[in-house]
Amino acid sequence: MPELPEVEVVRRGLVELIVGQTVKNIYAIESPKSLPVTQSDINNFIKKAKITDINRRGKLLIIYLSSGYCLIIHLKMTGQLVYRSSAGAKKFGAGHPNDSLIGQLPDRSTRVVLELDDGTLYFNDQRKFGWINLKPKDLLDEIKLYKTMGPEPFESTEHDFIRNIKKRVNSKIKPAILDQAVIAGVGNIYADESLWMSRIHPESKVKDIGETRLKKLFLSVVEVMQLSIAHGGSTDRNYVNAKGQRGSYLKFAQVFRRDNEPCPRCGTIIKKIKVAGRGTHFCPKCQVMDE
DNA sequence: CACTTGACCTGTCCGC
DNA sequence: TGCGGACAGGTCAAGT
Repeated sequence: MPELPEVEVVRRGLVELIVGQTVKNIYAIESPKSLPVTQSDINNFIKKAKITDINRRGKLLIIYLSSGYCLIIHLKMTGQLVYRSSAGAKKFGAGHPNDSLIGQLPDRSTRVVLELDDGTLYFNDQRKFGWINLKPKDLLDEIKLYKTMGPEPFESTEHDFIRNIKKRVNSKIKPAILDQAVIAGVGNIYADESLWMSRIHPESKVKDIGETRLKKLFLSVVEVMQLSIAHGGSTDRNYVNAKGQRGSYLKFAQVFRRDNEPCPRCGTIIKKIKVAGRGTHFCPKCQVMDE
């Protein structure tokens, strides 16, 4: 469920909280797949390394270490990265207590613990789909997803988007924009929201959508993601930022999880269907199949 | 090759 | 109340 905006909000929090700190240790708790890294690599390239920077690529988070290696993190659906300073809340602030979804840490969903100078970063992941991997920074391409990742929405143009999506002419539009090779970082929430904004039916075939509307779709992806980042991302059930706080974007969502409510644009009741195996919310009146 | 479907997981919710 | 099954969705492997 964490998509580009949620990962970006986590990244910004972590930059504030952990860049400059030195790693004391990292270990998995009863979930080796969450940290597919050998003990000797941990000893040689993670322990005693300093955290120099944190980047994001699509939904991937990249923590750079002074050893020349980096930690690559994918939160998948239920991953959380929550920092607790050893000095307690007074040092960094715990945020508004009502915003916090997190209690004592580690909890039963904690899969990996990263011990730092001044605190601890907990990787919680209820469903164990996420992971933390280690790669030399020059070999990020060994992560398949990284290698095939399409352009960043905020650093590309509608021309890049249209060129990429036209490689999938026979696909429906919804699975096409969920394809990370077409554009990086779109997941189910922002797919539904941007298709609503650009008035495209999620089952439209890519080949039936004109360039004007594809351009509008790209601009809608950018717009909904920027709005979401401004509201701290979307908390559907699990998502929290690096301080354990929820995001509030779903209050502003127009269709996602609003089936049986009226469309904010035309009043027609929003439907929920399955497209390419994903729950899909749309307005059956103002989202059309073609131009 | 293009595209679709199932597996990976666990917690929650629904109906009986 | 307890229990089975459906559902949630990001990505990869396998299937059409």
